[in-house]
Order: sequence, then structure tokens, then C-alpha cells
Amino acid sequence: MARPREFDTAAVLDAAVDCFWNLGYASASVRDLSDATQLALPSLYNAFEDKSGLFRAALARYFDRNTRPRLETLATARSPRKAIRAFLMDLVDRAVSDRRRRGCLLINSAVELTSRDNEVTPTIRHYLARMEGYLRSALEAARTKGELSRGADPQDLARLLLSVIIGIRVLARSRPERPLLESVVREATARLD
Amino acid sequence: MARPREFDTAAVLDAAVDCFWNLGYASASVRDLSDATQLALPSLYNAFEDKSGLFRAALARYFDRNTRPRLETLATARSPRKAIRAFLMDLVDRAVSDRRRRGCLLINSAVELTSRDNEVTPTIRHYLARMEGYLRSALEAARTKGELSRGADPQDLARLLLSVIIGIRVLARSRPERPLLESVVREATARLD
DNA sequence: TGCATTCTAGAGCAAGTGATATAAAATAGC
DNA sequence: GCTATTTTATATCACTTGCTCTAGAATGCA
Repeated sequence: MARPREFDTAAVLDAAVDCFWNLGYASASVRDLSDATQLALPSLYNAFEDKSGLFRAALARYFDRNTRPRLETLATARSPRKAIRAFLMDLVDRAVSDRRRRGCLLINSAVELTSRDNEVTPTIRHYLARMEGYLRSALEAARTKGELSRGADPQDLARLLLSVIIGIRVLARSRPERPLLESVVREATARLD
Repeated sequence: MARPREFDTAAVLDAAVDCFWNLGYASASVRDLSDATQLALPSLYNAFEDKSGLFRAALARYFDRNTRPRLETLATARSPRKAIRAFLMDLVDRAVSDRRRRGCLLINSAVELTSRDNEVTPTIRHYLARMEGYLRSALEAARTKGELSRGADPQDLARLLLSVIIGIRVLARSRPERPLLESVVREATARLD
């Protein structure tokens, strides 16, 4: 009978997320990943096939554990308008207090990895589309509750907010200034009146 | 007397811009850069000191030749409101037709290079601040001409537009869809009424 | 105890990395 | 023709890269 796989896959992926998040995809070597996950290289290759496979698993883990929970608050809120504002302010809070200025792994990867034909691009596109979907649903709920300006289109506004989220994340990496980021949020949510 | 430097520095920098823009900083090797610029490695090192020095020169060249001229149209327009809209629509046009989905070299570098302590971060911060400055000046002119909604603050709106520009550039790399990007522009410029 | 499987440690592979050294060629002024 | 300088071609350096291989250790069941 086989020796059972000993390591905790979730813990390994969390460590890999941190490594890719700190260094970026290209600059994180498989030796860095081995150190971070405390697994020997053959074990990593056995479990994830190659560096790209590990990255895709890590990105899925990141979305499930970091991104989706926050987006879920939009789906379940009694006041979608307040929930959207809270979501954006929380994003600013975390960006301003992130000493390492890591940004968002998904957005970082969208820049680093999408111009090249590779296996990751469809994954990134998928997650960005899901973010847009959450935002649109929240804005549709806001409209239903009369929390949207007359004439504001949830689809269009969702796309604006997605762009603004991306913009805040990127901008915060070089200028993590609360007044700057909060004014962006204020302007972006002006239509939620 | 010395043999005169034979190569055209501007042409070398243009070639280096293309190389970094296509590949990113880390993935562009000095051999790639030598091939792209048609200069031997010792000549590159003699002229630019190291890879980072060449990159900073290339980024300055990119800002001067690609970014600033478009921003200058905001500064000289008779209708700032129309100029801002035209600026953003031009950005969408170029993003949609860019088959290589290269995005913007400055924004790409803001993601790739700013979490690490290096010589490039201040340069990137500087150019992003200049972009914001151009936008703010245009919006102040728009206010003067009555082309801004009452209560709209040029500074805040400039920051929103900067975020939106970043967002559009990043989003377009994975989803270069005209309806998507145009709806973002439409929503972002709703206050220019 | 033996077998099957996984894990670790370490070595190794071919290729690539940023940067430097060397020698020869090219250029221009004296 | 000589000198000084730059450029090119090529090699080289030490190190890193993604990935594989080998051998031994560890595990669990029959």
C-alpha cells in the first residue's frame, strides 16, 4: 500500500500564493517555491506537474480565499449600495496598510501574464469576468431597491467599478496614499445615490 | 581623437522600448535587448551602464514619445471636455486594435517593478503623478469653461480618470472588447456634462 | 519481513542570466 | 603612419533557471 501523501495541499497552495504574490510569476523560481512550501522539488512536480500548474492552482486558491469571500458580501448585503462602498473602502484600507505593496495577485498576473499565449490567460479572464458578475448583480439589486441614480445602468457601472478596482490596486503599489485612493472611491460611487 | 559614437541613441531607445514593452522587464534578457537594438553588449553597457539604466532611459523615451504627446492635447484643447473624451476614446481604439495586447509600458512596469525596492519605482511614481497633473489641469480648464458638473472637483475627478485609464489598460490586455471599454469611458466621463 | 508508494536530499542536465574581458576592426585627427 | 577611442564579435565568468534522476528513508498494509 502506498505511503499516503503527507503534505496539506491547502497549506502548500497558501505558501505558493504568498511566494507568487511577493515575487511575481517569472521572478519566483521553483527553488523559491520549494523553500516557501517546504516541499522537495520532486514532490512539487509530482503534485502540480510544472510551475505553471502550481501557479494556476495557487491563483484558484487566491480567488477562493481572498477575492470571492469579499465579493460574496456584495451578494448577501441588505443594502447593496452600502456593501459596495464598504467593499471599496476595505480595499483602500488594505492597500494603504500593505507595507509590501503587493497589490492583488489576480491583477498583477493580468499584467504580467496575459500578453503571452499561455495557459494562464483564460484563467485570468475567467476570474475578472466573475468579479464583474458579482458587481453587476449587486448593482442590479441596488437598482431594485432604489439605491441607484435614475438612468444608471448596472452593467456599465459594474464595468466602471471593475476598472476602478484595477486602477486602485495598481496605483496603490506606487502611491499608497489614503486621500488619493479615497477620492477615487468617492468619485466612482457618486452614482450610488 | 576618438572614434565617434556611431549609433543613434534615439533609435536604440525606441528599439529597447519595444523589447521591454513586448516582454516585460524581467523576461527581456540583455541578449534580447542587444538583438533588438542591433548593438553589441559592450556597447550597450558602455552607453547605459546596466540593464536597469537602459530600462529607465527607455521608460523616459516612452513617456516623451508615446504618453506625453497625447496628454499635451489635453493642455491645448479649446474644449477640455471634448479633449478628455477624445483622449479616452483614442486609448480604447488603440487598446482594441493592439493585437499583441501590450498595454501601456508605464502601467505594466508599475505592476511588475514597484513592490521591490529598486531605482525604477521613483521614476514610475513620477510619471504617474505627471499624468494626474495633466488630467487635473484639463479638468480645471473644463470647470472654468462651465464644462463640469456643479460640485465636481477637478482633483478628485482627475484621480478617478487616472484609475480608469489604468483599469482600461489592464482590462484590455485580457479582454480587448470595445463595448466593455467604451462603457467604462462613458460612465467615467458622466460628470463632464 | 516484504512490497509498493511517496517523500527527501542531493546531484545533475541543458540552457539561460547579467555582466565583463579580449582581440580585432573601424574611425578620425594629427 | 600613429594614436586614441569606439564598436564588434566572441568568449567567458559565476550563477540561476525549470525540470529530471537517483538513492535512501519513511510509511502502511498484507
